[in-house]
Amino acid sequence: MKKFKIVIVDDHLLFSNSLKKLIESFGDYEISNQLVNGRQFVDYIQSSNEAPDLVLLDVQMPVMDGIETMAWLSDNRPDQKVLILSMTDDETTIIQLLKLGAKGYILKDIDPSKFKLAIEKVIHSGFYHSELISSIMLDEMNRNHEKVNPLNEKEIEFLTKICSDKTYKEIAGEMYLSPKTIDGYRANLFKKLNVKSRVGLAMYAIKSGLFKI
Amino acid sequence: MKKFKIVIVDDHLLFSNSLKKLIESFGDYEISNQLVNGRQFVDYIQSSNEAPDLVLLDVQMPVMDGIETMAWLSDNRPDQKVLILSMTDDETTIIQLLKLGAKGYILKDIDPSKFKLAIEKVIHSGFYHSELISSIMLDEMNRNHEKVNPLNEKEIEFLTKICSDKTYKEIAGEMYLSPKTIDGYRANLFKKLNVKSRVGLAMYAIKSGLFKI
DNA sequence: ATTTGATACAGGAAAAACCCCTTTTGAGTC
DNA sequence: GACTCAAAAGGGGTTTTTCCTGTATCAAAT
Repeated sequence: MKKFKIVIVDDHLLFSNSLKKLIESFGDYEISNQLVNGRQFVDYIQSSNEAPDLVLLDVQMPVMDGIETMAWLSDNRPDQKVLILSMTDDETTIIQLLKLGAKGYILKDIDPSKFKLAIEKVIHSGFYHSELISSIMLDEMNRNHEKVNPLNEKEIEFLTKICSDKTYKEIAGEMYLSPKTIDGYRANLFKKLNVKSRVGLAMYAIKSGLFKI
Repeated sequence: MKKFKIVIVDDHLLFSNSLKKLIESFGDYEISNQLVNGRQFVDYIQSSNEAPDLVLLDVQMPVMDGIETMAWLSDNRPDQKVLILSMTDDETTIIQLLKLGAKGYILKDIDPSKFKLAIEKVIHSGFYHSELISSIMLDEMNRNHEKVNPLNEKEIEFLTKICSDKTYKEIAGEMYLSPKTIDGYRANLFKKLNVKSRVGLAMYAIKSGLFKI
């Protein structure tokens, strides 16, 4: 029987290569390629004439992260099956990725047997919903009416600059905007992300992978 | 030939189990145990009558992190060979771990062949110094005379509380200290860690694993 | 017995962050 | 052209953070 083809996208080569061994030990799968960021992955997908049966995608990557990559896939290969591999259980991130069409989301502290199950489910049933995901999706449904919080370009740029010793005035300078505008972004983000201080923003930026430590 | 015994301490089971496969594929090694935090590891070492040839130790762990674990080893099993597996290249952390007797420090984005080399070097030569480590150690030597920055108990407790929306006054309340004392800790840490704002402290707390996201 | 050093704490002030409320601008709609 | 809506910017005020300098205490070193 032909083996299912899996592609791994993760910047930690040690993890990526180790994971390859683990997956190969399951028997039914082969790793057709390993990429260290979204950019490389996109290049690979575009130059390849055969779509992988499954993509294992890391969220935190220095160059083109999981969310950007997922956004590209959603535009260009909407049917590609993707299982997200992440280290954070940040709700906003999870919801964002699921909305972009990810078929499953698992944390790296999952045990191998569950991981195997997740792979099987995504390839054969089209999705894998752990208890974590299910409960988050439920929450999301329940507060469906409260408008959600899509961050815009400027807010995202602002967030990438928040994890530093820079003052808001300095950030305003870098973005060629008035300090008052930045103050507006700040206030908006406080509401959207439900935090009360700049440190809260910084935590979000890290959790969401917007800022790479 | 008898295989070398390796123990993996890492809270990410998926990584830990994958790594096991990778290491086993090298041929000369066997994974004698896998633990998900320092506490478990200490229990294991104490109950075991045979020391492993090598411990692969993660830095960021929720319960008893790499630094605490290394400190325990330094007191109780000073000759145990340990190779640190980390995701951060924070200098202070690296220096701290090396001073506690770690025989090597590698980042998780290392490629497998280098990883294999690192294992071999630590087991057979007693240490592995990548270019990264070497340069950091050199830096450390060069500014040898500037007194280093051992953080004390209170400062560490303070740092664990910094990654929040709390004000300093609130933190002072939690620690039963005057806000002015907290202000003193802050000023000291600014100097020791070479940052200029509370966000800088938060970044350090995360990078060093003091605060788990 | 004095010095030294670390720790807790204070006064006071400037800068930055936080908050609320209003105005301007610009792009798209009717 | 008038209308709407969101982004950009400003006025002005409170709180928090940051910074500098200085004092009281206690224990260890000389």
